Amino acid sequence: MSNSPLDRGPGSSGDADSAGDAGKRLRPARTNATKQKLFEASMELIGERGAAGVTVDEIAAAAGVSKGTVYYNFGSKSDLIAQLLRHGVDILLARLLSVKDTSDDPLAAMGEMIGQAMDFMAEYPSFARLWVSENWRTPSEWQDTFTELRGRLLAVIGAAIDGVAAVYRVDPAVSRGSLETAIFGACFVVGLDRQTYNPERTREQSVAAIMASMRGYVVK
Amino acid sequence: MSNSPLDRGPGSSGDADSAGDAGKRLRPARTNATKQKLFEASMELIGERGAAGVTVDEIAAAAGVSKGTVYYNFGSKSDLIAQLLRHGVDILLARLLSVKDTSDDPLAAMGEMIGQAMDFMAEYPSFARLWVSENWRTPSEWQDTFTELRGRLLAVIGAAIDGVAAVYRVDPAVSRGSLETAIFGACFVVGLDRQTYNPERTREQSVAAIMASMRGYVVK
DNA sequence: CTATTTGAACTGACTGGTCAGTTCAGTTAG
DNA sequence: CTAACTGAACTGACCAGTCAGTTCAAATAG
Repeated sequence: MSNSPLDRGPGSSGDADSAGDAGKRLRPARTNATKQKLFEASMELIGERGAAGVTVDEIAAAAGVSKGTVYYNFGSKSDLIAQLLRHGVDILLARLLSVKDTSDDPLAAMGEMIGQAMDFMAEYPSFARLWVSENWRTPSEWQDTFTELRGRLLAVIGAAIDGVAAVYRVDPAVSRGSLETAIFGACFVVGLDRQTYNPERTREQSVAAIMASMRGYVVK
Repeated sequence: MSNSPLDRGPGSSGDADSAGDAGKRLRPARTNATKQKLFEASMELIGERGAAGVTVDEIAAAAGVSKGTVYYNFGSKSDLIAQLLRHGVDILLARLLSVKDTSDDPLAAMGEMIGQAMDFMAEYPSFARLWVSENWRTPSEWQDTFTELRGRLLAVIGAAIDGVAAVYRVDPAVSRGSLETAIFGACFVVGLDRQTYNPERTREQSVAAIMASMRGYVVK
């Protein structure tokens, strides 16, 4: 395997965290390639067979590294999965936020956000599967992680709903929290269903179906 | 596959409930009790920790029977789970169908169906967790089972949507299939979220949030 | 410029343990 | 009598985590 030490400027791509060591400025950190490969491999395998159904050996083999490397980069299988969840949510959040301020009609902005979510589900279906598989387990090893990440995602959706509510008259019988959840959940499920059972369904059809909630929320 | 000399236990598929079954020539009462206990125990455990995370020994212990009994009643762990899925869907379907013909306003009927779904999720949250955990895995041991059961459920929802579309003017840009999926998914996710993260949310709030899709589907 | 050192990254055999599924002689209850 | 169930032993596979050893580019010394 060729580990080219200079294949990128260190930490320029902006997706991974800055690895947090404050003091040492020499010693180039060429770590990310391996972690990235492990993220991709585990995302795929865990999405297919579930967190408990995949072995660390398989993940290592799929990433083209040895088992020890997994434990060198992550403290445990559980740790790997927790970081995987954060990694995926960071990507999704970045996409949702890229929309947030580009539009003046809040309903259109909402539609674009849902479209971004559909794209994300199509691109990372394994992440979506991992999420729905583990999100509601109690007690779960990743309960705190989920609570935090879920909160971050719902906050973004909630802000978009608030944007709509600020401009349009909305149905007071529908609580914002429940609507957030319904839209959030519908994004995952519609995205996954499209990938698993209805590949012929278009992005626009899916967005339109989820947006029906918003149009029903707005009092015409 | 089935090499167990005893695997012809009591009925291996049509086990939904004792009612309406005419021709059981053997003891029906005792049989169902054990299977029922095994269903309940596995539902609980598998909902908490996932199908792969639960051992047959645990299921047997939780049901208060021996491991051999599990293999006497079901040929395998996989078989147990397949029957568990059918069992749960039968219950949910029965509830949805109990609504279907009792109302004359199709929108109200839809709301009642969603309410029934909420009740089901509250009563069998572990089933809901099992469903969302395994439904979108590919390839999966229960892929065929899921495809069939999903079809049965979506047909009922689809019929309710058709009922609405027959009376109200509806948005032609929203495909029935996608809307079915969105509502179906929202039911699971809103129900699970209510149980896991927002126990204070009322049934009515949840129904209203999901029903927003239908009100948005209808052209006013 | 060359030689040596350092240590982060990585390796893979090994350990101690778990689990699904099998088997079967014996027990209970309809 | 017989179907349903028990309980314990057994097998063969599988697996998370460990650790002593290897590699090699960068740092440092000569």
